[in-house]
Parts: sequence; C-alpha cells; structure tokens
Amino acid sequence: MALPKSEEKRARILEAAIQMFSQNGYSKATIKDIAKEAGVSFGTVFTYFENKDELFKAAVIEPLEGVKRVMLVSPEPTEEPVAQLKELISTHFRFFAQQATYSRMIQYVIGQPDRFHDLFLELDQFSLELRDALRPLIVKGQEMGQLIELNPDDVADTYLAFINGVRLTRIDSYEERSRWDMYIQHALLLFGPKQ
Amino acid sequence: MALPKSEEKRARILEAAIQMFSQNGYSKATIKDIAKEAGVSFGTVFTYFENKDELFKAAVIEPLEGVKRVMLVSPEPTEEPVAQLKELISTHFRFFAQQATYSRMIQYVIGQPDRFHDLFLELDQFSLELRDALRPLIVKGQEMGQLIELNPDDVADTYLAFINGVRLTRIDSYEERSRWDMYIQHALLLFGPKQ
Amino acid sequence: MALPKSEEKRARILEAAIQMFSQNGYSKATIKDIAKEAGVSFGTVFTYFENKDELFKAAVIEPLEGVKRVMLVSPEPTEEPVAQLKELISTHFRFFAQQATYSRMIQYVIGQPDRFHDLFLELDQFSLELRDALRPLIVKGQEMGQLIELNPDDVADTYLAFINGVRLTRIDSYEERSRWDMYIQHALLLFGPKQ
Amino acid sequence: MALPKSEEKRARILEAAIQMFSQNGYSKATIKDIAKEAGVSFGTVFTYFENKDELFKAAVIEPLEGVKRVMLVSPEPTEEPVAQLKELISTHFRFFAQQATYSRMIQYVIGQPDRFHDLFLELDQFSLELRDALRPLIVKGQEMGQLIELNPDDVADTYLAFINGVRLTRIDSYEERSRWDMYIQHALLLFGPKQ
DNA sequence: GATGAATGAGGCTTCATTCAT
DNA sequence: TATGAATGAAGCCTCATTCAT
Repeated sequence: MALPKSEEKRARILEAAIQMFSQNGYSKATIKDIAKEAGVSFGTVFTYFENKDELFKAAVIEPLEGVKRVMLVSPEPTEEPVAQLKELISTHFRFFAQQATYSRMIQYVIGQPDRFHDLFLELDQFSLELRDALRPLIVKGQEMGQLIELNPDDVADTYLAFINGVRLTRIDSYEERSRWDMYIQHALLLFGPKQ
Repeated sequence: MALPKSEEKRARILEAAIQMFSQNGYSKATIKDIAKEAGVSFGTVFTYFENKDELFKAAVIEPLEGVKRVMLVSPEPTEEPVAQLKELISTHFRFFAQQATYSRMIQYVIGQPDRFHDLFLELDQFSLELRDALRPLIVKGQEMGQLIELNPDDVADTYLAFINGVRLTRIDSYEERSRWDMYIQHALLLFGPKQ
Repeated sequence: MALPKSEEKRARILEAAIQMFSQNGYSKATIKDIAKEAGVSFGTVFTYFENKDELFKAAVIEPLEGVKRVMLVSPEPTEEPVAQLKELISTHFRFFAQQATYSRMIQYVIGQPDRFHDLFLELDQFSLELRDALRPLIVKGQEMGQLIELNPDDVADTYLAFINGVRLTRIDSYEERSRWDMYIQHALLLFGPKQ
Repeated sequence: MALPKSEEKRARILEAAIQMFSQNGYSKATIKDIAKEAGVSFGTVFTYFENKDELFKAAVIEPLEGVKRVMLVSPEPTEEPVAQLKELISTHFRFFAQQATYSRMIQYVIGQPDRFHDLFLELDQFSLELRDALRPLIVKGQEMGQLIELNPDDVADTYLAFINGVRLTRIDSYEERSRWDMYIQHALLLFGPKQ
C-alpha cells in the first residue's frame, strides 16, 4: 500500500514519537501524548501507522539510514590516517551531539534486547558495519606505526561502546562545545595513538 | 529500622524485581510477573513494598551500596600506579560482568532522567564519587610520567562512560572471559599510558 | 463550558450514578454497575467524568440547582401568611416525595460530614438559604398574631430537620397520598399556628 | 459457642467499630482502622467477630437495647400529661445528644434499606414501639384538652422523624445546650399543645 | 483524510480473610 | 488467645484500538 496522504504530517508524528519514546520509554509514551506533541488528533496517528508497535518500529528504524550515512563513511586512507581518524571521530561526535533524542531511544532499545528482539538485531548489525567502516583507517595507522597494534574489530567495538557510554552519561545538547572536544580527544586514545 | 517479616522473602522479591525491570523496563514489568518470579503471591509484594514505585526505587538504590563498595575503592598510590590502575580496572570489569542485570537497569534509569529524576540524581552522584576515587592514582601516574597529562576528572568521566557503553553494548554474562580481558586492556588506554 | 460529546449520555450516566450511590453508598456502588444501569460500557463513564469521585460530586451537586428552584421560592407575604405557608409546605413535600432517590443520597452525604467535607459544606449552605426564604412569611404570620412568636431561624431549621427526618423514615414513593398530607399538616405545627 | 475471652476487649472493638462505621460508612471503614482505634491487632478482631459483616451487625444491634431502655419508657399518665411529655422529650434529646456517633450509624443503615435489609427491619420495629410508648401520654393529653386531636400514631411518627432529622442536621456534640433546649421546645409543637 | 467517542483488556492497589506461630 | 504475614478477589483507572461521522 502506497503512502500518499500527507508525508509532512507523517514526519511530524514520527518526530513526536521519537521525542516521547525517548523521554518516557515505550509504555509510558501514549499515543495521545504523541499526537498532541505532533499537533494532530490521536486518531490521525492511526492513519499513518497501523498501531503503536509499528510506530515504535518506524521511529527506531527510519532515522537509522541517516545515521548510517554519517557514521559509516569510510574515507580512503591517506598518508595521515590518524589525522583522518580524528576528523572522523569529530564528525561522529558532532553528529551524535545533535542526535540526543534519537540516540537515547536507540539505547533504550539496545538495553532491552529481549523485549525488542527484532529491533535489537537490526541495531546490532550497526556495530558490524562500523567495524568495516573503521578497519581501513585503523589498519593503515597500525601499518604506519602510528597506532598500537590492536585487533581492529576490538578497537571499533570499544570505540562504539565509548560513544554509547558518552551519550548515556552526558545527556544534554546544552553541553558546551569544549566538553565535546574533550570527548573527541579522549576517544582517540582508544585507537592507541603512539606518543 | 528493623523490618520484621521475612528478610529473605523481601530479598527474593527485590531480586525478581531487578530481573524484571531490567528485562522489560518499568511499565512492562508487572507486579504479577515479579511475584511469580519471586515465588510469592501477588499480594505479598505489597507486604514488603508500598507500591510499584517504591519497589522500583528500592531495586535501583539498595544494591548501589554494594556497587559503591567495589567501584569506589581508592587504593593508596604506590610506585607502580599504572599497575594499580590496571588491577582496579580489572576489578571493576569483573564486577560489572557479574552485575549484568542490575547495571542494565541502572542504564535504563540514566537513560530517562526526566522520567526518573530523583533516581537519576542519586545515580549521577556516583560519577562524582568515582572521580574522587580515581584521582589519586591518575595524578600519581601523571607525576611519575607514566600517564599522559590529561585532566583527571575528564579521564574518570570518560572511563565511566566507557564502562557504561560496554555494558550497554556487550550485554551478556555468557560472554567469554577473553572478551572482558580485551575490554580491560582497552579501558586502560583511556588513561593515556605512555608507550 | 460547552461539553461536546453526548449530553444525553452524560445525563443517563449521572442518573444511574445517583440511583446506585443512593442505594448502596459511595463505595459499594461500582462504576461497572453504574455503567450497566446507564446502558453504556465501563470506559464510557470516564469519557464524561474524570473519576469516581468527580462523578459522585456531580451527582450530588448538579441536581441541587433544581431542588433549590423549588425549595427556596419565597412568596411575597399577603394577608394570609399561614395559608401561604401551608401551600409552600405542600409544594415542598410533594417535591420531596418525588425526589426519593436523590434526597437519600443527600442525606447519605450529610450523615458523613468528615468523609465528604466539601460536599457537606455545599449542602449545609442550603439550610441558610432556606432560612432566608421562609423568614418573610414567618415574620408576617407572627406580626399578624397567627403564629407563636418563635425565632424564625429556629423555625426554619426545625422545619428542615423535619423534612429530612421524614425522608429518612418514610422512604418510599409507594406511600399513599394521604400519608404525605398528614406530614404536611403536622409540619405546619412546627411553625406554631395559633389554635 | 460461648464467648469467654475478654469481654472488655470485645467491647472496645465494638465501640471502635461504631466510631469508624459511623464516620466512614461500612465499606470505607477497614478492619485495620477499627483494630487500631480499639488498640488491638487486626487479627484480634476476628477472634471476637466472625467477619466484618457480623461486626457491623453487632455494632448496630447490640447498643439498641440501651437506646430502647431510654427511648421507650412509657410513664403512667398523671394529671399533667404535657409536663410529662416535655420531660420525656427532654430525656430523649439529652440522650440523643450523647449518642451522636451511634445514631449517625443508625441513620446510615436506615438510609440504605435495600443494602442492609435485615438490619433495617430491626430498626424499623423501633418506630412501632415508640408509638406504643408515647400513646398513653398523647391520648391523655388529648382527653384533657391540652393537645390537639391528632392521630397519636402519626404524632409519634412525626416526632421520631423530627428527632432523626435533628440528629442528621445538627451533628455535633459541641452544640451548646441552648440549642438542644430549643429543639426540645419546638419538638413539643409536634404534639399540638393548645395555646 | 481527520476526528474523538466508545470499548474493554489489563495493571495497580486495597482489604477481608485465613492460618501458622 | 493474639498476632500479622500471605493470599487473591474485586475495584478503579489507563489507554490502545475501533469505527461512525
């Protein structure tokens, strides 16, 4: 079934859903609240999403594509892989800093893998893709002797864990820029830069 | 405050609650499920906890003391601070590996600071205490030239973020020991060991 | 405040509520019973009334206006105040005879002033207003020497007490007309008619 | 089964029950509250009364004997029946003024005849007995031309209604004595004293 | 397509009652 | 006999979902 209707209204509902799910979790976020936040009547929500479950799935999955476009870029290694890495990390963190709401919801899902099994699997896939994206730069850096010799997949995993942990701990978009710069700098340590 | 009744039964309920809250979140975990898991009747839960909210608070707060006893030990720095640090990290991760269920619930709370505001504040306090606990060792390591000169509080924060991230990503107790060893090794990187 | 929804359905629920509260008291009257009596589903009650408490309040307060319109008429005294009084009493009792259900609920509330404090105060106000309504006729009757000189407010109070007492004792609408005529006749005695 | 046990404890529970039932009605008064008020553990209540229902019945019925002893005295008419009547009324009201709590509970029962059918019948009997008790004095007064010729049973009924109404309206023991004197004076009017 | 009234399943909670101590 | 922990029935209320307008 195609989705004519108002794409704009659908987007507003989805955004509101992310907002409310992120803030209150699945059960406490009510359709009524989401509708209100989106500025539509609650019946309208069911025009665009079959039920609450589908809305949640959409809220988790649909923005993921955009996240991947930013997080999974894999630059061709040059002669300065560490500088490239730093640039990449910087991009990641800047992006994540903006995605406070969405990423909180992601962590909510990851944190309940039994409850949201299908979604969890989809999100877990992401870590594998991040490994692939980071590997070339890491390998290059190690080959050039600028990074300690560690298993590249482990490095990618710990880096992703770090990002998640930062988002969990440091919640707010009103964090000053310098704080994010600090995180970026420390994140690089996980890659084992020499000196 | 002396609790009459059966301490043992209370403990069983609390454990079941942690289990269910951790697995399903606050709303989806039902008192009925918790009671069943604890092997008591529905009504008995209310003999030991005023209501669901209080049960949740107890499930979050009461085990925290034990966590602190392990996580906030602050060894007197010797001439080998980095070795001490490694030992400390090892202790932390071994402990966390066991606390899979409880720590998932903690992250659930941290991830919804608006919803669980009071609990969040209590847990947030923890990060400050970890700073204090780690500072002596970090400072000593830096003084001895074995650690890069970074702000000790930042190091503590990023380390805690990392722990949280690892627990979030790598969920399960059925993880092999080697995996945890890897995390311990990589965690040390965040402290900026020279070489 | 314009209520959308169906005024007619709301009225039916309210009537059913009065019926059930009057018969069984607040606690024993269940929302389920009220809904059934009103011919609506359980949930529909909550579409029109926030909760059981609000429904009870509405059941007590809303019909009061109509009661006041009948009970608080204060006719301009003529040269035959006692005849007017008798007419008034007659109106009161005929009305009360019809309001068996509602007035039982009122007495239920008055009988538990601590439990239903706010409602009690609202109903208690009624007695003051009845004083004002009756005073002109009583005073006129006393001035004309047709009534014993008694404090008019006391007369009004005892008269109201009598009405309440009659409603409490003689409950039922299947009472014959003659019984009510008797009560009317005896009620007049409380005003102290000479001869 | 006889009732050895502690009669005194039983009495305390019964009194507490009257207190709580009177204040909050049957359903809202909990066994726990009653036990607390009586200064016993709530399990003890079940030692003396089979269940809540039986406790309520006992609370309603048992004190009734004492009430009857006061309210149903029928003095031998002398040559001053009106003075005797006034004395009798005075006794009634003084007694009722003391029995604020118990009489409120009685009215609670009378007000819900369907719900408390058996108890209602028992209490309703009282009005017939009051008729018998008052009749001699009323008849004598009428014969002597000191009272208007009204049906004695009707007079007794309206008098009882008045008492009930007064208790319902004027609730409190902190009423001043003068107020009760007023009620006594006005109550006499219902008997139709000449002049 | 948009709305919101109607529905009832399911959760939390209270509380009478049982019964082991 | 006195106690209070254990139990579960039953009530209130929320909220996802349906559907008539």
